[in-house]
Amino acid sequence: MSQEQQNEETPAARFVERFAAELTEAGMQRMAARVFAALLASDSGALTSAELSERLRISPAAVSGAVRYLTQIGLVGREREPGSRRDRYVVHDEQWYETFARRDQLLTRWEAILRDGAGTLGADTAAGARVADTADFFAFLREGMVELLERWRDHRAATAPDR
Amino acid sequence: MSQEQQNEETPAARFVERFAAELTEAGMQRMAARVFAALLASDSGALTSAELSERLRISPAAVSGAVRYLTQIGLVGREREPGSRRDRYVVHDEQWYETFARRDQLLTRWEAILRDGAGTLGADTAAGARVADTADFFAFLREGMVELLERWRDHRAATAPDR
DNA sequence: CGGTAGTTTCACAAACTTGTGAAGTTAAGG
DNA sequence: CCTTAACTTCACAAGTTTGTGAAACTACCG
Repeated sequence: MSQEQQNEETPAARFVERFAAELTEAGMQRMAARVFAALLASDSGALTSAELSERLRISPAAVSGAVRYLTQIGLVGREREPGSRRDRYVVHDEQWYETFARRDQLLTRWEAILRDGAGTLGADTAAGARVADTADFFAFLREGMVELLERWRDHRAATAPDR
Repeated sequence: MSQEQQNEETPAARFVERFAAELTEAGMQRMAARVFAALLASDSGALTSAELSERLRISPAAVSGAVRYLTQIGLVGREREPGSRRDRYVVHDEQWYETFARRDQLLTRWEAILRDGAGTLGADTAAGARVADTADFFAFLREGMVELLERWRDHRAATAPDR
């Protein structure tokens, strides 16, 4: 039963497509999203290029591009099985949590732009005040996110110490 | 030369473009982002279609499309000044906080898809467990976000009771 | 070493997106 | 009611993105 063939629409394949569609809508490149979802839904959490190509019905070129992106952002690792010429792509589901939640870089940038804008608009103007408020909000949000992530790490460590 | 009405980049205009570019990169339609940023940086927090068209150098059609989107997601309101034929578009900066932070709908949807996927993959499989874990993470994140927003509202209420 | 399985790069065509001008619609003001 | 200012809709051209086939590259294996 370790035969994971999905020529027809298996439930697993449907899940992969559904979740990938969400990721895509949220801004991830389409092929990257599909590859990521496929890895997430695979039993070993790792697949070769050929397997991905077959399951997702895409060219090796598309797999290559998707994997390049995913490894760059740290969601996926590349491994080579000794004695084989094939790479295996492995989902890093721990870092995935971090990567996704760690949008603080984005928030930080926004905050900086807004602070700067508030300055040039003038603290005494309504526009300046409005923009400064918005900056405050993002600062608050960023701090909260960082704290939240920390809580997740603790929670996770308590629940499953060695994953 | 003389035709060019303030083609100069005023600091305000620069802020508008910078912030709009960020919003765009984060996934908002370009024109919507520019319109929103322009409203945010305007003194009254409201502009007419003509003003937007002129400041952003875009066609009325583009303004129309952007505003339709922004009103749909609740970031902007439409008002008609009595005795005028012009609409005024008003930034809802309070709701904007909410709208932006309230990604819980997104998170909820993801969570649902992941739970469902975990079910079909089977709780006894490695893939099922991995996907269930991911669902847990999003559940945690969503709860945290909701709480965080609540804290912001309290904080805001304490700081500026009457906005 | 040479053959070859596997991966990457590249140019390009197809598909999608975006902003526009112009025609169409609505309603205020005479 | 008719005129006209203001907004919206629509078809389309320009621009961008995406995935592919094919060629180029890499490094295992005999």
